[in-house]
Amino acid sequence: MKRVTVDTSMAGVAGPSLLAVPFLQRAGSGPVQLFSDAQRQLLASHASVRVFPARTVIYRAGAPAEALFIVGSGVVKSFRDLPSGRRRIATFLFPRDLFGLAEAGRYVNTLQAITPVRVHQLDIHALTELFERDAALEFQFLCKAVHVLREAQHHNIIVGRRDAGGRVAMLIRLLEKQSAAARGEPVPIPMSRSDIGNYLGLSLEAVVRASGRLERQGIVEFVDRHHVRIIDRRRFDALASNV
Amino acid sequence: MKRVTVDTSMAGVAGPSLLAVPFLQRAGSGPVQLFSDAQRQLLASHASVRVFPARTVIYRAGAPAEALFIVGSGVVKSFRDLPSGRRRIATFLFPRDLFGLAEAGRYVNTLQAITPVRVHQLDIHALTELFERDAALEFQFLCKAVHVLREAQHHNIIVGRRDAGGRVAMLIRLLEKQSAAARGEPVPIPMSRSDIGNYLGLSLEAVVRASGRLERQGIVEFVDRHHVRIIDRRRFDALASNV
DNA sequence: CGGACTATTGAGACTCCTCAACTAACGTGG
DNA sequence: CCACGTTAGTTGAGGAGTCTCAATAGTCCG
Repeated sequence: MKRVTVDTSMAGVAGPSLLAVPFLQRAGSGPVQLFSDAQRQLLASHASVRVFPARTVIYRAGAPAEALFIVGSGVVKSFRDLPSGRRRIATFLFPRDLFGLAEAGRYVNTLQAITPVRVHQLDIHALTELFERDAALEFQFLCKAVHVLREAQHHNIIVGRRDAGGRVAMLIRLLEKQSAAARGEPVPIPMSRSDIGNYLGLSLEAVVRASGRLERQGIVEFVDRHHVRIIDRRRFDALASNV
Repeated sequence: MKRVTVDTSMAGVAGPSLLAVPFLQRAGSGPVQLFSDAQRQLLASHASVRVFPARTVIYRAGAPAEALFIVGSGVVKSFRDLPSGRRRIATFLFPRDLFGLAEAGRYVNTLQAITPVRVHQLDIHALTELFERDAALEFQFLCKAVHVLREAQHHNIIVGRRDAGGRVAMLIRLLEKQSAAARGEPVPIPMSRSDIGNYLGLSLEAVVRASGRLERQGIVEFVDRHHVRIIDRRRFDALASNV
């Protein structure tokens, strides 16, 4: 049996699910489920579920934007290939993440499945019509867009670091949050070293060397290439926070 | 008389104004004014105009978020001070830009005026109430949020470059777009070298050296510290595009 | 005319990138 | 089931670029 991405609370839930930190709410600083059950059902009736094998390109940069997508399960990468031949991964998308926000009717980034993926596809015109009738639903998408913006700014800060080790640590921490793995359990790393490099603004080799350094220092342990365990939590946090 | 920021089409216009590339529209790829006259008037009746001298802190990171702001005139910087003592400027804000999008009821970045600034202040609760009644208005804010996200991703790409010269060129290009200066005219640089460094992920010295290099190569000419003229457009564009 | 801040220039250390060779893992087809 | 080819990952050596520290010049304000 192939890898199955952990899906904490979508099991049995009908319809798409969005995760974000709303900008109003004050209590509880963590991300929450944005949609009400009624909203999920409403969206579900306008959405189609699609499944992609690993490595499938879901859409390419520049293609006409006809749909928004919400990740149900699996991991997706969003990237652009630059004229220099370099590739910049803008973000990794996990369950309850949104992608497909376009500019002037065209997609900006190319989206590709890293693992087998299940997504909810929402027709963009149907959705905007829904917005006109349901301002509360629209507000959830606004919250999500703002949340995504925060993550992009955080990504900026990560890439701004000069030390490779710290950047790798920040990625591992990000993966840990997503995996919802218990402390001490290995954190899954779904993407390749090359993807990590393209996300962190490092060469593939720099990622490997920084990873090896973290391991030799006793901060983490790579169970295999796709699983890392955090050994020394204090030094790990110090490293990841020491921006 | 003090510097007066150029304000292309806000003169005589009542109410706040937002600029973005909507994600639906296909024709005309440039940014457009989002609000209708009616929407501007509606917002104006709920907004208060505030004026800040240069260097004023408009709000600090972590403060309770009570309002959204739209820049009327002047330039603002949005930044965070990191534990290491470094400062990362997330973005510069120009007329028709939006700021104050919070997370869990608190501002994320510190906002500070670079030049004298005039802003429209919108009470966050009043605005969300407006959204409930006016989905079209809310949609404009959604468009703007998505547009800001694109800019953050573009910023990511800039910072990801390895060569200082290219990064500086990209900043100058960004300033040129904002200034709406005629080709061949000097482009105003409202912020300090230090701000530029914090935005580009370079040390102050690296900014100076890269600038000097661009000048010695005959690509640009610094009229004074706050004005640069693009001499060799072709090489300039090649540099700025060669990500 | 000070005084404080901003900008510029120089020298050395450090880190990552590039190139290159090599090993490991994976998947396919015989 | 194994051999092979392809992709992903690892390690080493050398070079390019920025960072830091330090000292100096320039600019803006009161």
